[in-house]
Amino acid sequence: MENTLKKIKGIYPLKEEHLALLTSQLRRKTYAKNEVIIRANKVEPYLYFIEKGAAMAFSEGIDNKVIFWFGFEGDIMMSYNSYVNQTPGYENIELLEDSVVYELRTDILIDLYNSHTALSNWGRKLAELELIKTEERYIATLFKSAAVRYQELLQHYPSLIKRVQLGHIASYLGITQVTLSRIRSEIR
Amino acid sequence: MENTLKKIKGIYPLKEEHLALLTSQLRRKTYAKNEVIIRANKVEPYLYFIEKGAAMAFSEGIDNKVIFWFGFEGDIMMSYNSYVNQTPGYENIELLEDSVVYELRTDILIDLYNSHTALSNWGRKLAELELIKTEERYIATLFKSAAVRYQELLQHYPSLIKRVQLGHIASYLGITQVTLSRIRSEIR
DNA sequence: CGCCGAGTTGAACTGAATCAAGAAACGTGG
DNA sequence: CCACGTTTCTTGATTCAGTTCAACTCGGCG
Repeated sequence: MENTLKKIKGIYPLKEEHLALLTSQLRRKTYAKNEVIIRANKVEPYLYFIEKGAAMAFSEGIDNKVIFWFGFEGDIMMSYNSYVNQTPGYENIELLEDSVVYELRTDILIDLYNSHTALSNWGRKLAELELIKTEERYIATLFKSAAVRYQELLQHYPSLIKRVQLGHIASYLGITQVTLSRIRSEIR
Repeated sequence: MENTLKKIKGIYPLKEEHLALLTSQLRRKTYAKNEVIIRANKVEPYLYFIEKGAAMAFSEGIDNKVIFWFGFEGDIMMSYNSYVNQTPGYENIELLEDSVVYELRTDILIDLYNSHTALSNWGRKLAELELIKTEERYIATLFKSAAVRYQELLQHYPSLIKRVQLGHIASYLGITQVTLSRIRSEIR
């Protein structure tokens, strides 16, 4: 569970003792490409660490579907809405490749938070780091062009074009596949 | 400190003892309209509860400026970037009215987190709630029209048009003041 | 009373969406 | 491993929503 461990340790330093409490609750699972791991409008009892694979989160409106997150090795798949409020979330998370994940029950995690300050601080740091990432993504959409964000996305995930199809990336950038294709031809 | 207390208690239930630890660290301050409370590119040693007043957060690019948050009574002004990583943030927060705030040193807050599980969980919940709000705002920009988001914003803050000028709201919605003016005339 | 910032309205322009057709890549079964 | 069908990507022509530029109105304030 190399990638998952690295992720957990990177969030907030934990003693072996506390780390063991957390990792002993993880269950290894494998899922196939295109499986929907987390569903909108449903309270989600698990969160998942991606050990190997790729995923996307999306929301569906009446006539459209918008992808707003991609995840790879070491990232966490979860519906924050569901996890924080125990209310149905608005996001679906679907696998883009056959994947290996470690699942964790959210109720167990919350028990751990309530009984160990170290783990509670780990959970705080997790939420804070995700908050910053979300805020940065949000601000980037507000004042960088799709072309710039595309190039930054590639820098951040060099394997992206190989692993995620263009239409998904376009949706993430808030433009059509046609426009992204034109952006790419201009870069060349 | 009615609004501030309500906010603190609403995040996560705290015993009197822990609540007192937190509130004893608050300092009441008054600031005038147009003052910039939090500056970009600077590590920010305080966070602020808005007891009375209004504020906006914005980022500046080379040729543009984008407002991405409004805050009123009971909201918290802080640079999460600065608070979480102790690195310079990218956001400015400016007051839109003469305001009364309670300020809190972030280093004191972090000490409290490390010494009391209850407060650490309060901090976790704060980050989680802010995360959900940011994510919702982000997703709303991705798949609701500016017109719809304008109307939802008014529902959420009925006093908005009285307290915030149109150009600021337009910037928040990611459109020009001219376009927002036309949206308004169509609603009538 | 006149100035100034904020908001509205009109006309021209522009960049991205849509519509549409063709090329390339992908995988599935024989 | 090849052949065919389907999906993904590219490219061109047209349309349309929102920006820009500009003129005008309204309300407060020296």
